[in-house]
Amino acid sequence: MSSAPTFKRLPRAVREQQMLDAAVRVFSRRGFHAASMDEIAEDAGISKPMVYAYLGTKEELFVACLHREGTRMMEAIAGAAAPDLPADERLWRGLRAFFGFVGAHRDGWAVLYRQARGEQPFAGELAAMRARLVEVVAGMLDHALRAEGREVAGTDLEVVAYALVGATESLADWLADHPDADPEKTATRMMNVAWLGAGQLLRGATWRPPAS
Amino acid sequence: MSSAPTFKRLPRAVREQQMLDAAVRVFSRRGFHAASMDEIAEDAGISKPMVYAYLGTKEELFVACLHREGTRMMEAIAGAAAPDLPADERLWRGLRAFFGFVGAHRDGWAVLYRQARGEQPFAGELAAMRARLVEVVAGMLDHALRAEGREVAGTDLEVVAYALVGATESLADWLADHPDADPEKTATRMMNVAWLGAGQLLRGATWRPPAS
DNA sequence: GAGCATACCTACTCGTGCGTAAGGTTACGC
DNA sequence: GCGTAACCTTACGCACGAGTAGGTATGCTC
Repeated sequence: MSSAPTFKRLPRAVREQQMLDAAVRVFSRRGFHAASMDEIAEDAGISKPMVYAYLGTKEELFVACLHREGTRMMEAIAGAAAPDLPADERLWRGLRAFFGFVGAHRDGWAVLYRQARGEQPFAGELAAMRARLVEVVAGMLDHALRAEGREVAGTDLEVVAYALVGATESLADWLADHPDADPEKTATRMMNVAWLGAGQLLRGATWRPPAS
Repeated sequence: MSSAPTFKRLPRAVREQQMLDAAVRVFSRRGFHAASMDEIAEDAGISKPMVYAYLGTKEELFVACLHREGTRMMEAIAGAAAPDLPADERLWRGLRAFFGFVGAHRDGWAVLYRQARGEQPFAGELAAMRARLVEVVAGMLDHALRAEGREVAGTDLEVVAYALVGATESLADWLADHPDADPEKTATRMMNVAWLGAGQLLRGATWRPPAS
């Protein structure tokens, strides 16, 4: 009757999630390369070969992390921003969901994201995710423009959307580095920058470089 | 009179620059970890111990790259945005200088920057550089606000500046990935997003979250 | 309660790449 | 023309960490 358990045998699905949790923690703490499979295994309370048996090589493990966290985030956003709302309402809800997510997964997601940018093997995966975000935002802007009977070149919209997504990611980094900051307040600030800027553009205002 | 030279002996200062050039190329092509000191040495047309003799370990070498490129960029920006101009003019010139720099050093700077974000040892170095940029932008906004007799909490300004810097970095990434894009045009687009947004804020406009 | 599949372990191999020791070679002062 | 100092090389030691071989225990099925 050993009361020193916690070493229970667990079904695969459960252990896989524990491993992914540990991997996210360690990857975010150390970075992809500095993280060792041994440390991840230890953090998960398991031995290394189990990780290989279930999740495959280190790269595959990282991709699995990226995938899980990315999917969760996308679902959080998509679930919040219903497509039949007006543009500003959609933007606001999307931002709030996004910063809420980052606030709740601070060390987890934010650093994972920071990691993936640098390492070539994952840049593609990450770029695809971001491209979907940019597309959503660009679509939102386009929709709002058409509603006013105006039209803008695709590239321009894409670039504006890119800038907005970039600013948002940047504030997410800021939020991840300031544990005391409030996600909701951060979202409001972002909305001020993004919408008042984009709002002016939508009303047809244009800033041009001065002569010379 | 061997005419097969290029293997001249060169003074230290010159070789150091060649090594840094090579290091920037290789680091940007491969990423920090995947880059090997051997490849850097080969790319510089020199052998490995020379690199160690002049620039030290791999980390020190990377820091040296970061430092040189960072300084060049800061100088390019600071030289363009004279502090006695009106805020919009300063912002515009700063942006133009920035995108011009990135356009001219595409694979060099942009990827170096992307690299430094992920690797813990350099995150600090990078954060300091960015902090200086944010400070400059925040100071610019503050100056413009005071000129209109208005006042805003420091944190708010900092966050807005952070968002603007983030959006700009994001477009710099976009520019680095689109070799055909025009830096000047990209700067104009950024100015539209940044200034029309920030401009509204300066005039006292504020967006608030709807009830519920 | 025999058999089988699945969870799990300890203890190794082996490649890769950082960093260095010890020794050539070219320029330059005297 | 000869030392000396800086430039530059080839060739190695060594640690670290990814991935694996082979074996043990536990629970489930009939």
